[in-house]
Amino acid sequence: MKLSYELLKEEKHTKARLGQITIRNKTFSTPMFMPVGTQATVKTLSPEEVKEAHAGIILANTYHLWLRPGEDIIQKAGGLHKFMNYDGPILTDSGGFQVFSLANSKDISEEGVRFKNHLNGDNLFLTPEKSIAIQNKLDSDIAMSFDECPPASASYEYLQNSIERTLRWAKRGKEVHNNPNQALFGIVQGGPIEELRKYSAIETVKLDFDGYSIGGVANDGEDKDAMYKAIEYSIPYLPKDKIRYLMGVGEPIDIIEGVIRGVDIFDCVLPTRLARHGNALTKYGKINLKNSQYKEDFTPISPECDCYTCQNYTKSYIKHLINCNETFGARLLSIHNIRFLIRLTEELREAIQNDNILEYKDNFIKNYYGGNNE
RNA sequence: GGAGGGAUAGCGAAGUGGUCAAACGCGGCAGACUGUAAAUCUGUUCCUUCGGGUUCCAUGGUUCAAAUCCAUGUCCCUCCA
Repeated sequence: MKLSYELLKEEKHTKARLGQITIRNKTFSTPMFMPVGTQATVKTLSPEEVKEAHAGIILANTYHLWLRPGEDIIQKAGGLHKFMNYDGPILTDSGGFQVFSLANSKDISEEGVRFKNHLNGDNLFLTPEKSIAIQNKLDSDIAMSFDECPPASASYEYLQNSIERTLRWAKRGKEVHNNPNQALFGIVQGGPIEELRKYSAIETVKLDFDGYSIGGVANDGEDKDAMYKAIEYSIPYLPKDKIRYLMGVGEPIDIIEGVIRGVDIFDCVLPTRLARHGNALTKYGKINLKNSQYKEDFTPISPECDCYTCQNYTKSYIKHLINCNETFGARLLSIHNIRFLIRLTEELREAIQNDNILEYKDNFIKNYYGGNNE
């Protein structure tokens, strides 16, 4: 069995659920936050540090690895796990998001997407078949269908055509998928529109994937309410015995809201990017270590945090490293921020177990936003 | 002793009569970041009661107008003795 999802418990008052995923004999609990390692590395962390954060699974990117070093090299190395010396579960994104983020030079057709690569401007053509073939060679544990991720501002007509095409792409990808050890997920799109999300979910499920994700969320200034709605409109049509993955979401409050609506896993660049920019996530909100107030603060970021950073280093020291542009500062903050989000999912699991996730959320908001819910 | 060159905001450095409270870089102070073209990007950085006020080594002068021209002084640098 390449992947199984076991639903262990549903929270009494919400759609939140506790589960366990087994992929190639590795098991982890859900809800879970998945650190992003686009180029076969979670930026600044070693695989050991990723494991120490209790990450159940990480994400890597098909598009980036296709360009560099190329899927053939990774295949020769013995697959992505061996290549990067990480034996935990790895999910690869399909490159669909890059089609969106490289939007200024893209040309989307039925066949696929033509665009210029971001390294040297070469013309590239990515198709569902190509994306799946690359992922087959990378030998990640979970491959993602090649989808289009339309902007939040897309019109109804555009979204309608887009989800139809994404469905056809999903089908084409599934037909050529040929790595028996690798799971394949489908992606629900449809913007913030109920009937489109419903349609996309139902039709994607008909194709019978190993898991389902909700995409096209948290894009360019989309408000949180639209995002929560998109989740609510999609989830009811996804099977209970399959994993649900909300793509690209990682603000603490959004993870909580996602879990409450029935999401199992999340990925986001936020913890590592914030870290490189000097920010730390804490129970009492995000703090910017660059701020002068931390100059002589010889306490850890969070006394209650069990991460390596909080166990050994002070805000004053980390501020110094960030100010001097030392990579160790980015690394210490990345270790902390990733652990913070994974710890958040651990606490959510406990809250599901105790059937008090709504109280947990209220309490979290009170601490994180100082009593004002934004 | 002789001959040149230079002194501009926290620092470096443009500007050589008006459009200059003065480019740009660094440093400082803040902000943004959600399937990573992101160790990136944005704002701000003389004082202000936001009307304005006071600046470009100092003093005096020329001019309607001076960081910019002239005189003197102070300090710094280079070269020749």
